[in-house]
Amino acid sequence: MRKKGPILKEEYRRLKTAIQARISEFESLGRTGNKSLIFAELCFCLLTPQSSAIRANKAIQDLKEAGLLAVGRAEEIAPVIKKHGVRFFNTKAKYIASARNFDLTKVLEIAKRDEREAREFLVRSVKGMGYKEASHFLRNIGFGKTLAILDRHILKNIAREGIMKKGAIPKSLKKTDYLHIEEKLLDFSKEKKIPLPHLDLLLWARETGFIFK
DNA sequence: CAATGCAGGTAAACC
DNA sequence: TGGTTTACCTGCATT
Repeated sequence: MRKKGPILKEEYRRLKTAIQARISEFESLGRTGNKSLIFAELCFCLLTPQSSAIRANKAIQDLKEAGLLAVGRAEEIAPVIKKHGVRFFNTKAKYIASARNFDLTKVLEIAKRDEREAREFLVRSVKGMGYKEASHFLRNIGFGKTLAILDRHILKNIAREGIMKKGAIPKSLKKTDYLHIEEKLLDFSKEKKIPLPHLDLLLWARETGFIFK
């Protein structure tokens, strides 16, 4: 039994400084334009589905240190990420190897003028990226002011905050579902005067107990 | 100790 | 063609 309404704003006031600091890190990562770091962020997002974000992050660090992130074959990457408990390691190792062919420069250019178009480009071009992870990636490199990251935690909170009824949220989201729910969440963020990227970190922290990425 | 829940979903097969 | 189901896959915490 969690109270709702005013409590959200209270939580936001309490965490706002930390959230803002995190967003600033995302933005500076994007501004550096450092392809190696940005590619690592893309790979992090490829590892997170149904897996622990902390473990995915450690797995990426390990791959970097082993010199496998930029050049390793899928068969070499798989055991490393498996060691960290990342699920679907064979599939995801292939996604990473395949993602090296993706044009990061181009997506950065597109994102600067239209982040929604950049997301479409990612979903179309990067195997393993759907709307959720494409939005996640863009947010993590400083974009995504109007892009929702609709994962299980956020969807749960969308119901909890009364933004949508629980029954109106499908188990798995089609494109039209995603865009519709995203619009609802965007309306809510405007109404509460909490920027969408902040709202995401806030709701995610509410479920997991910490601010991450 | 066995059963269940949870971890920032997506692609491909199926009918 | 489009909606639904299944494969990917394991370790750790809680009940």
